[in-house]
Amino acid sequence: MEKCRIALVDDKPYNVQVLAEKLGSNPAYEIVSTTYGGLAFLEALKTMDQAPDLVFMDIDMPDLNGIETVQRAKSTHPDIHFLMITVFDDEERVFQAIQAGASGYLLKDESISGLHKAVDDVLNYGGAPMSPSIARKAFQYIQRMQLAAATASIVNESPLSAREMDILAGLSEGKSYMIIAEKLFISPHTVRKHMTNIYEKLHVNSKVEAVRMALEKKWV
Amino acid sequence: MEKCRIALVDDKPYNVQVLAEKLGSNPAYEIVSTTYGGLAFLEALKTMDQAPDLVFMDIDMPDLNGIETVQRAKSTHPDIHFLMITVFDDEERVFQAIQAGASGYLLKDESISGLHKAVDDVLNYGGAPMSPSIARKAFQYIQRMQLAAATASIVNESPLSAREMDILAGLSEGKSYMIIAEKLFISPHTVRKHMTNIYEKLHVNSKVEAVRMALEKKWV
DNA sequence: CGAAAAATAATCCAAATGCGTAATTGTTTT
DNA sequence: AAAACAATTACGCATTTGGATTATTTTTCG
Repeated sequence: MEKCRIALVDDKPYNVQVLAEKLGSNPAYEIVSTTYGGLAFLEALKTMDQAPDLVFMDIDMPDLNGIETVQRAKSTHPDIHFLMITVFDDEERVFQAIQAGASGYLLKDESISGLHKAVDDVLNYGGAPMSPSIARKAFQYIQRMQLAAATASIVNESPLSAREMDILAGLSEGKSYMIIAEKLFISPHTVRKHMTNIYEKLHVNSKVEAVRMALEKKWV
Repeated sequence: MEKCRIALVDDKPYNVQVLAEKLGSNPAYEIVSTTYGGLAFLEALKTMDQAPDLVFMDIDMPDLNGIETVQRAKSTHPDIHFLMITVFDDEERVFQAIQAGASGYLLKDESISGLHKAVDDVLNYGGAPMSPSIARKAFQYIQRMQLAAATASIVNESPLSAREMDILAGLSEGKSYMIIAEKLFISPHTVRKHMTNIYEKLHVNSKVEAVRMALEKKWV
């Protein structure tokens, strides 16, 4: 099998060296590029005749941080896999990196076998290797998201009657009283009275406010 | 150090046995309970004098599936860690399990060392072990979520002028033309003219529709 | 500078809306 | 069964809004 072409990006030469040594133990890897900053990597990428399969990308770099670097590189080379390397498991940046298109997120103290497994994971199993604390954050993030999606719709019950909800539903679609009346087979006068009651119950006094509340509380 | 108390739940005795053998090789683990169904596990949990630290929980079980079992068990024993075990990496259930409170999600063919690492991950590193394909899904899910949150605000720039946005902002607070005119120190006639232009640009023809669009596209 | 775009202002008319009042029906409480 | 209450229905009146049109002033930009 073809050797796995790997690039290393870190502003500190020492880190690059450490990483290179950790990876060097595996003959299946070939380190095809080492650059010392985001911009330098993007430049190197242009002149390379064959792009790397996988890039270890430091996040904290002075010229162009790893997340933006990945973002830009992904736009021209969507097939390259990026494994982010960082000392901080700072929540915000973890998710920024994921959004930028990172394939995995590892902490700097990852073991040799951990690194090898990560590479294998990405290239051969389509996985998304994460250090434990990162995986934890991902889980929590997903829990939060699902909770947030569920909360809004369950908690806010409307104080309106079923008939009033019919009217409000029509309203929020931009229908006029006349149209709503026709749909519901009642007089437009009745629709207007319902509106009055709706205003009273919702403590508002215009269509716009009523519809706005309905939308915000996801009644429609 | 105390031995790690592990429980196994799977409706198929064979699977329990396989798992027990895989885990048995590590003297740090003590299998304190094996049950063959969700209900059986919940029952066993009640009578246990000391709850397990970690439970390997099968998802597909006839009486009570693993996800619901975790949900119930978590409500009374929030400190127990659950590692879901399944043959399918079915997207929906992965996220249901996370929501239910699972600490990790592994596929049934996980290796011995993978299992040991997962246990270690959960108990000692606060991690969330996932099989590669699961981690991948988690990453993708997060990307989708963030995309959904970002899309509306970035992509949909309003076609309205700054002044028109002023008007629309007033509108969406439920103000009348007269009030908006006063706030902006212009004639109500002007406000109405702006409204006409806004309707034209947004392809709507009522306050409600305009405000609804503004809210949905997060212009206000 | 000069043309184009945006903001301002006004008028008339028809339609839609908000507000007060009130009758009818159905349900719950006493 | 009577009383109390909420929900639904309905009408009239004054105000607000939407549509069409015209025109002046400011801003923006080539």
